Amino acid sequence: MFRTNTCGELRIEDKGKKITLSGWVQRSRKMGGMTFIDLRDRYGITQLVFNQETDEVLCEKANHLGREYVIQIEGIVAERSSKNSNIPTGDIEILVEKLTVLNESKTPPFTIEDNTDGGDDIRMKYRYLDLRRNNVRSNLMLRHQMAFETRRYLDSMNFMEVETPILIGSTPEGARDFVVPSRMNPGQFYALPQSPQLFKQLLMVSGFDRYFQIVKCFRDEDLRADRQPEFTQIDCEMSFVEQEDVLNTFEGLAKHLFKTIKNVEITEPFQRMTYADAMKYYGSDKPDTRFEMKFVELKEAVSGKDFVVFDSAEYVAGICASDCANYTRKQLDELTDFVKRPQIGAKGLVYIRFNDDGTVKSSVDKFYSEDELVRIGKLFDAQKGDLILILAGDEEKTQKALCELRLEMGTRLGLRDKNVFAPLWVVDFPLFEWDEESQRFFAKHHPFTSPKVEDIPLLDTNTGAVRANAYDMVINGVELGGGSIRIHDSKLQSKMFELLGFTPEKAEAQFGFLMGAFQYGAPPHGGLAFGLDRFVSLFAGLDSIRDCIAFPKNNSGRDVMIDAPSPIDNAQLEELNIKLDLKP
RNA sequence: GGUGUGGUAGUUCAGUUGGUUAGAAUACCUGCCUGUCACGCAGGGGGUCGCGGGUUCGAGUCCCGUCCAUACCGCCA
Repeated sequence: MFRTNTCGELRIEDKGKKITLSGWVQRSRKMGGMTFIDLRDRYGITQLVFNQETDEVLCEKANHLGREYVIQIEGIVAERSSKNSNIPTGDIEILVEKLTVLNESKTPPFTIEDNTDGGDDIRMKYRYLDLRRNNVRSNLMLRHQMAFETRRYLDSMNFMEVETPILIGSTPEGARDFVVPSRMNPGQFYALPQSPQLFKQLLMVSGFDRYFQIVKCFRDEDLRADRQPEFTQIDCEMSFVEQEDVLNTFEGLAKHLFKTIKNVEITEPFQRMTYADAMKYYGSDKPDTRFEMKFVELKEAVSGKDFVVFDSAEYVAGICASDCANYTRKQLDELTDFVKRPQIGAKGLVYIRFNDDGTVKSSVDKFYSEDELVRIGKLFDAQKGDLILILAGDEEKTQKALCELRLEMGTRLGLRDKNVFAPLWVVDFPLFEWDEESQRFFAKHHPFTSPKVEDIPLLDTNTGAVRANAYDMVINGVELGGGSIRIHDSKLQSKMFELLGFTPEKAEAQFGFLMGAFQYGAPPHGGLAFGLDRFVSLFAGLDSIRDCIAFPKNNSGRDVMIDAPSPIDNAQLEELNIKLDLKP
């Protein structure tokens, strides 16, 4: 028997017991006549003691154990003379009687500790060692618990998990597909699913009624801290539901996870916000609502004073940062540089200070009298001590820039506490998005999203204004998931394809099976998908989803541990009927 | 595809105006140490300064190119 107990479970009550433990050598402390070794496994750390007076040979053997050696020991649980209150097993130690080295270890390239000395690069290359560290392992444990509680909740709500294929066909809409060559069908390719969208809708046609799947999805697009080429969705679909039913069901799931995982009881319904309001007040379709600092549009209020920047701008808006009137020149310059960075792209930043002594000072005093500035301040309900920051320019860009500035100010003011959760439904997304480059409409969500019934008359007359039965769940500015009520009428679906520029033939070729299925009694249905990786990293307070994925890809989509992707040999290529013609 | 930041010891980093033998911490090795738990003390080994080219009497430092990493923009229905 390798062990009678784990390294995390022995307590003072076990005093006197003869036990066997197996684990890794975390660290050894040689005191001369005696040696302490911290033995580690997944469950914790237990201190081993070797005493020269008791057994000189054994103590000498212990002195030669290196970090990360795998050992097995037999010994007696004893009370410590000096206890360590920092660890659960800190009241006891093991008086070792027998030591077996199960496996030696090379010195690891970085320390296996909570605050490791290793950088991201080296940790990813030796991910199997990185996963030995507490914080990485606890992220994966959290992930397991969230997936488990998700299954428990959805099962209790009569959802059933159905697996859908990974090798499917490519579709041109949406993200770039990963493709897989078919050996048996020369010149043809499978695609990996960006989501099981079509299959889950077909399952509704099949009468499964409530489906879910915790499933890998694939998108061949550039990576970010919150984007991996393969990621996991909690994918769900329901029949005979309206938008309200879907929102309630999955608000319930979110609340269940908050309660069981974070021990946070949310009794209030989640806030609802239309897409239009989200853009107007926060400049984003995923606003961080942990703090207010809403946009105030100023175009009318500031026009006609010969300030050409504002007069010529399509859009002028600002935010009010409480108690920031004392910002120094340097701090304001920092903010100006922040908004002028190419990624943000604002031309400049206008400020108005409402000083504690009642005076008002701005960077545009030349154009606006104190009275006028006070009037602008009233629009923000600005108080003494507040600082108003204003951006102007093209509407879309400026909203985005002001959104970034708002988040930056929120961060500076400590308003984005990771232990505070502000859940929100963003609803009434537009159905279409105009693409300048190709001069056509694209589906904002996907082509199976239903328009709001009252907006159907607008489909032909004012296509861009049609709102969809589509919704996103947003928490703390993170888009955790989204979905829609689907079209279940094949005529309306044909209409959608037409508006999206599909010829009937092309629509038939791409989605004929779905259109066909819809002619055999498709129930009204809708659903939603959560990003599990983002959900876990939100709960864990992580900055990157990589930290809650066991084996993530790096920024270039590489797995640096197994060194993938990699070339394949000619025999493989030949079998696949593929000739490479790489561009230089 | 683009912008920014970074690449120096196993690891994390410092390295001034271009100037002697490139440093620190930690890890590793050796010795001492009987209550440590980030043990302590003493000593030691360890470097293609990412790579290539250029400027210069002289380059870790300046210039050009390139590769890698990373954050973001584009992209991600």
